[in-house]
Amino acid sequence: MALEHAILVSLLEKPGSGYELARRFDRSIGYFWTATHQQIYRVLKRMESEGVLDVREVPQQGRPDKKEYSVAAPGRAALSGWLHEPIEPESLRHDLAVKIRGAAFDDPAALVDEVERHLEVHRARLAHYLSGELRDFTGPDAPAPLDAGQELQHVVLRGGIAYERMTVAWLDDVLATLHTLGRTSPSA
Amino acid sequence: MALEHAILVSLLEKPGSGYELARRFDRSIGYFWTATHQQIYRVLKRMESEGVLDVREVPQQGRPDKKEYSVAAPGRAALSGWLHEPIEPESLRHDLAVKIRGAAFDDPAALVDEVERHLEVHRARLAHYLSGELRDFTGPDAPAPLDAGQELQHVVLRGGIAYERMTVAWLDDVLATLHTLGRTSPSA
DNA sequence: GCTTTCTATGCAACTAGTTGCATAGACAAG
DNA sequence: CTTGTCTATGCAACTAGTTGCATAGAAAGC
Repeated sequence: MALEHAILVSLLEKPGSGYELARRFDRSIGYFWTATHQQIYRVLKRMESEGVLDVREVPQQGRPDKKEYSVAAPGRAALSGWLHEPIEPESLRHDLAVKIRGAAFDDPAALVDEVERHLEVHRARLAHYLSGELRDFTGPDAPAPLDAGQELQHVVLRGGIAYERMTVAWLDDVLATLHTLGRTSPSA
Repeated sequence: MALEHAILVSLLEKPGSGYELARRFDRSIGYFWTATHQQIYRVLKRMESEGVLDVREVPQQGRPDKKEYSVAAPGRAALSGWLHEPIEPESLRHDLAVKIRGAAFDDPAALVDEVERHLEVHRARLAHYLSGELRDFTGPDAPAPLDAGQELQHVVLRGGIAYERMTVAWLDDVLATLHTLGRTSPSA
């Protein structure tokens, strides 16, 4: 299960509670692996019972206490094992592409709003990634020589940026195609 | 469930058996939605019992008989309904990116083989998509004026091509980064 | 005749992920 | 002093997807 490994990586980068992990999965590591808080809590509990994580009750002032998880030695070993074993190149699950092909059997023009909405989301994500890159890696406030971990985080972020740029360009292409179809064959 | 909708689209494009669908999910529609034959058979059975699909026993010579599924009127309506309701922009599930970030806590150089393997797979997919594009849409044997359905299939394929090109370029970037790290910090 | 390959369909058990709901401490606004 | 928001954790029920196995017809190769 890749969620386990994503949690191990995130906790190695910085120990934290289920709640904090859930928020990291809304940004940072969540850009390429999503999870809800319920899933995270359930998996944390299992990982702790398996001995790959340590827990520590942390009293807080001004907010409820939390359980801070960190990676135990067997967890590090498990991650290392996973890193050395080959994985399948990922395959896409892209609903919008299914919709676009499905539009041939309905009204293609009805998809315009939907595509425009997705376009806005991807433009926003791109802007968000670019500002993060400037802040953490390429801007004047970024650490001068990046260490290995930062270089790796940066190359992953560059992947996210490339993905969003590509998606924005493609959705523009989709919109142009829909408009052309609307002009030549006004299927009612 | 998007698998249902992918099946509806595929069966509208051309009726077929579970086995045939499973093979389409290895190419064509499978480029942006994956499914195993078990999942397909199970969902087909449910969709038929719900009345969204029709079945027809088709005797064949030279091979076992098959059940050919096609979309019934309620299935068309269900697809149309789905096309008109907004969906969430997809989020990625990218194991390799998790691995790359995890490499900071292990030996980054150990990932080189893995990344090269993925690179080969994506180069091959790109070549495959490009030859498909030439055959079906842009080559001399392609239908001269494309109809709406073909234009939509083509724009989806262009998305696949853009995705694979982007991925190949990014994996090159990852490799270069791993090599730089190997030179500057030979972590044992 | 035996094995392999391709077509064709399916069950059972499991793992992963989603949705809806519930609880509770602490603070801020009205 | 109630309502809303943010932090924090969790259960129960469900849906989706994977893995392993099983069966069987028909052709091809040996």
